[in-house]
Amino acid sequence: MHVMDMPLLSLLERLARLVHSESHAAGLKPVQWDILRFLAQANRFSRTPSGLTAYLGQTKGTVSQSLKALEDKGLVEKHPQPGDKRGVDVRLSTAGRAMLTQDPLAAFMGGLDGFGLEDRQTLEALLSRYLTGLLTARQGRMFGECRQCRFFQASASQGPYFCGLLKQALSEEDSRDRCVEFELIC
Amino acid sequence: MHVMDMPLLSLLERLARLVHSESHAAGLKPVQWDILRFLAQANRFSRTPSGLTAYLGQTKGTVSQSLKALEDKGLVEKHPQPGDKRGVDVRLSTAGRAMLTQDPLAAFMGGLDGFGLEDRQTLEALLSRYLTGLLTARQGRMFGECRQCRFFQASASQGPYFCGLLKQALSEEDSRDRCVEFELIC
DNA sequence: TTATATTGTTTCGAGTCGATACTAATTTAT
DNA sequence: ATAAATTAGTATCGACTCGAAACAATATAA
Repeated sequence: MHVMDMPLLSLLERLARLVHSESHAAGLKPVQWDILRFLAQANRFSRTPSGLTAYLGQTKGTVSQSLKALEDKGLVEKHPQPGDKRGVDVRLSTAGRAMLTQDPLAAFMGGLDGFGLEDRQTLEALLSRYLTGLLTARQGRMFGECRQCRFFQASASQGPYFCGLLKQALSEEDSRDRCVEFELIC
Repeated sequence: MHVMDMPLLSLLERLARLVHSESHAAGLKPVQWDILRFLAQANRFSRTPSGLTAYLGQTKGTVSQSLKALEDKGLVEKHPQPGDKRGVDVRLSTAGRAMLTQDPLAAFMGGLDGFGLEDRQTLEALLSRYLTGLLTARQGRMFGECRQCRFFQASASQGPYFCGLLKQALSEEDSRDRCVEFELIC
């Protein structure tokens, strides 16, 4: 049976292509937008070349190239990591943060025009469940919010929260960012 | 407000990236798979470089390049068009048709594993409505099935069906393919 | 019949992307 | 403590993407 005879796949293909083709705004490429968005949301354990590699599903070399392009444009800054001399802490520059206000993906809210609140929530919930199923099936990482992770703990002693996996204290801000190590509570 | 704070957009971005990164199978690129799928479904008025241009949302030059790459791989054949000496009729070769049995997009059915029939249909319906809203909002073409188009007519005189826009007789097969000229009945 | 529009190709330059090979820092095993 | 394995990241290569711009040929309209 042909892929395009399955309505869901047909929709998915079309949607993915639409996202891709609309993501050429402001002189940036689709991946570059993806990277900018990721960096705006990732916590300090995740905003590294390897975090991006896992998120984008690409090879290290490819990510390294894309980061160089963004660095040349002044949208991204590389800082040394406190603990590990190999690691690089990739951060959005002020210009990078400003660029995100022109994110072409924002236009995709327009598709919800005829939707009531309920339909909207249903679509989000189902899509979220679908994506979760997809990622667990192929062992992809979820990059969920730190505070919803199975390693997330309230800590009395060191800072407000604590990561049981990385053994690190977490600030209020940390807890709202997304993390490479995120695992579903189950 | 940041795009990634809107759950739907966040899901969409992730899904689109996932589709993109999984679409590197069998030595083909994502666009090349898109083109193969399109050609397998498009009717004779639509399987041209310009049809693809409209479908992919790219420029003519880009499409021309991609087609050349697919032609070199022997997956696609170019034929002259009967009526118009400028036009090119792009068709899947036998090898191209065979390639589609390895479509990496098929793996995306796996995300529906925990879904009941009802959830599945709801997701498809909402996604379809969303996509329609999106395309009409930005005047994108829908590439719907010929027989569901506002120009589609049953014809007593010439062949089983008739296209009121192109003034052409349509076979049973034609009527099930997708068309560039598709417009919603409304 | 002369504009004008449409269909498609070519060339250019920046960037994507996987593969491969490489360096340096860190961890693990001994 | 040190050798081996692992991990983080970079550099280079070749095929391809992609928009922009310039171009040719055919078709349509004034």
